[in-house]
Amino acid sequence: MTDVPIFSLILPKITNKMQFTIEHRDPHSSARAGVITTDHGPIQTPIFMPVGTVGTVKAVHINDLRDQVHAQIILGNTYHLYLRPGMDIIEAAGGLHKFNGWDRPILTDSGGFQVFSLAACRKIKPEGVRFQSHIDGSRHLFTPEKVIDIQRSIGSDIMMAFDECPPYPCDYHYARKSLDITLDWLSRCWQHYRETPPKYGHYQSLFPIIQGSVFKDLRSRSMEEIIKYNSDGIAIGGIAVGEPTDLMYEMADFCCRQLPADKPRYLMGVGTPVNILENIALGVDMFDCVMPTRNGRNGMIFTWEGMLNMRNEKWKDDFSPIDADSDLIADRIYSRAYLRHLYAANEILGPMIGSMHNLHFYLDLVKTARQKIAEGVFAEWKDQVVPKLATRL
RNA sequence: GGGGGAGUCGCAUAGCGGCAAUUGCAACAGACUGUAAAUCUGUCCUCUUCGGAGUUCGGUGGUUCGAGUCCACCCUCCCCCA
Repeated sequence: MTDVPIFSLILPKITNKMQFTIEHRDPHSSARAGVITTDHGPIQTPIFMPVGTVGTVKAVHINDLRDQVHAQIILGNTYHLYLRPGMDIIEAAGGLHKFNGWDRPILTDSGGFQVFSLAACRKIKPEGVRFQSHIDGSRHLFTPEKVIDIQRSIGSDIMMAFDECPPYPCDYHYARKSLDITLDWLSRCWQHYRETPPKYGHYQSLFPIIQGSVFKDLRSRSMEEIIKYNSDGIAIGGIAVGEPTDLMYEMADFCCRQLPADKPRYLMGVGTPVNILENIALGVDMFDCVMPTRNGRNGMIFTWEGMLNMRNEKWKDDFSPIDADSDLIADRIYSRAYLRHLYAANEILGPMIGSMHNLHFYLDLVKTARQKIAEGVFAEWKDQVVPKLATRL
């Protein structure tokens, strides 16, 4: 693969209607606290965004998501929603907000992660990616233009550029080739973004995604090109794909030091509670991860005291609340023994409580982090709580 | 009383002369990081230095180099007819 020209045209400036205001900076780390404004309301950063791949945050009712979990923005996925229910239905509904009843901001992933996770049923080409549907085996071509079209139809407040998320480990040659393609796709995404209006009246941002695997020169080149677009925000991708945790922090740190200070930084797919605090300290503002919902469905509960596997026998007669100090109603009215019983009995309420609890915890985690940043004590506080968060109860 | 069927590692199952013995459930533990995940993996007779070793298939004898499998008797349970 030869180098692909990144800029083949002069880009007219588009009017950004998304604002990011930094309100506080931590004196002893790179953490910052701010507010992103969208047409669907504000997002206070640092923020965790629950993942709702197919238009639903699995097992969590939209009311609970808003009033109990206090989620400010959720994710959807271009690839999944395109396959099912399809854009005809989403458009007929009036966009995803109308379709699923979530009236706060939505961010859609572009399908780039599926290039990684569905490696067995896709083929990457310079013009785009050929997918074979994991649902019915039907064949589809995703191009940067098509991915923008789909996200226009979904009506997400934050759209993501189409990228290739390379696996780890990944040799330099492949990482460079992959980055070339991703940068070319970004150029095409951006042009198509510029050429297409929103369908539902509200403003939609487009976030580029930094790639380059674990190679700093590639990451730098990725950032240099991305910064030229003056996008509303920038995502750090290709991380938490199996590399050691220290390397994850090193890459996030490397990127944050080079990114413009006045734009929100979104670390895609991260992570554990500890990962989130450590990356906030490095200057990351936005996170998403399936961990609270997936692990919640599978019986793993996150708390300020540590993680516990609710399926374990040791909880069978522990009638204390799931979390007595929590302001989540479910945490106080349900006991650990009861929750264990629900998981053991394969009752749907178990995964529902687990998911809601974990999401509430994650939102509480970033909310507390934000308070500590405002108080100027984030770094000390983080070092104090991290050992506890990593404990297995 | 007569006829037929069945007893296998918690439960349920497979097994038809080379077997520590199939599968499911249950149980116990682990994994999960831009969701092909209410999923997946491991353990699940005893001991083990993880190489193995020792005891097993209702009971007791027997046939055989070798028996959960074949034979005899006994015990228990189920079905049908009286």
